[in-house]
Amino acid sequence: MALEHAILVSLDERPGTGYELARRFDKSIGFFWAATHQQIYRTLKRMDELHWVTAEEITQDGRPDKKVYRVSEPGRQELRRWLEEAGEPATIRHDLSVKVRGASLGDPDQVAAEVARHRDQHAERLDVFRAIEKKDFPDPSALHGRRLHQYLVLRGGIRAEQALVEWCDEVLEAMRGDVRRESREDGVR
Amino acid sequence: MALEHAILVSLDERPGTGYELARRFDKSIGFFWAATHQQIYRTLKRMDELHWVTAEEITQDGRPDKKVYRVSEPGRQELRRWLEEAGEPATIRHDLSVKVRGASLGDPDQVAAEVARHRDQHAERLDVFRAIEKKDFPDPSALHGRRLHQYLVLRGGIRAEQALVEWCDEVLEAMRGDVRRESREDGVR
DNA sequence: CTGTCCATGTAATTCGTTACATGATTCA
DNA sequence: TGAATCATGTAACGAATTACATGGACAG
Repeated sequence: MALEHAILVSLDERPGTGYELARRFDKSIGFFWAATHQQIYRTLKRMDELHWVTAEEITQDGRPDKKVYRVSEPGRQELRRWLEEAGEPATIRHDLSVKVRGASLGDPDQVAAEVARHRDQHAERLDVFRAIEKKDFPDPSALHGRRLHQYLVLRGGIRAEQALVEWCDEVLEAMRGDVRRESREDGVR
Repeated sequence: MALEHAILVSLDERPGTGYELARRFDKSIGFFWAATHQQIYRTLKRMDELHWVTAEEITQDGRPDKKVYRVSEPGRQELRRWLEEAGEPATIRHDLSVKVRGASLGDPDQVAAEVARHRDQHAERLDVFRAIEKKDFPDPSALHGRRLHQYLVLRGGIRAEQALVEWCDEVLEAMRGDVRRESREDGVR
């Protein structure tokens, strides 16, 4: 499990509260690791017990008290250990592929519509990523260290979304062709 | 959750035992949906209770008895319902990206080595997929219906693995460049 | 005679999801 | 006046992971 490690990486970049982390997991980090606020709170609690992070309680008035977490030395050690550990390739669970593969058991046009929906969502994401790339990393060749690594992860997101958009387009075209062929055969019969 | 739907699709293509399904999830279907035999047995049991599948018990001697499952009408209905339902884009959990993003907190060279390992695994998978493509789908333009849909899912696997290999290469090149730059700066200091 | 294949499962634990709850503040 | 933001959490449930267990057949 890498949620704790994703949190360690994020907290090392900048200490923060569970709430703040949850919002980071809605954007930047969330582009390659999904997590809800409940998962994050639960995990932070456990990490605190393991002394991987320290919590500084800050009483506020006008708004709820908060706990600012920072990575501690044992946490940094754990991260280093994990970074060098060999991991398995990510397990894939791709609903849309299941739907495409099962399309002929239902209405293929409906499945195609679903593919089109996903295509648009991925295209939107791709635009977002490309906008971030342009704005935050205008000169990639000058990057190094942490900034370079952030950029490379973003590049991964761009490549992944692009591949998905292209695949959806391939599927849509092929399925449209299949419908045309079928109706032509109907006409011949 | 789509495990039950992946099972329905697979059982519709060919009835089989839990054990057999587990092996299909190690190959073809497993290329886009991962599942272990425990997950499959548990899910099959539940699906049987819901009458989505029927189980035919076959006593054997010399080897354990087995249950051959087939999709029943309510199961086919459920599949049709699910196929037309709008789903969310898959949630991503990509360990390797977390490692790349955190590389500067450990030894970047070690992380690069891990990226190289993954690159090779993805390249191997890509070769497997391409071999299947050549062997099972020599003339894609002639495909239609179920065979077309199987082919399209395979195409998705090919595109995904290709994108991953290319990304790993980009990461490796950039990280090598970064090391060179750092050591040059060391020399200047 | 060791290991892999067939075939099924239980048990324990962790992880992920969804819903519910609180309560002041700020902005439209 | 109502919605969103900040900030934390509990509770319940469902899903996934990992380990353990059985036992004959057959190949190297």
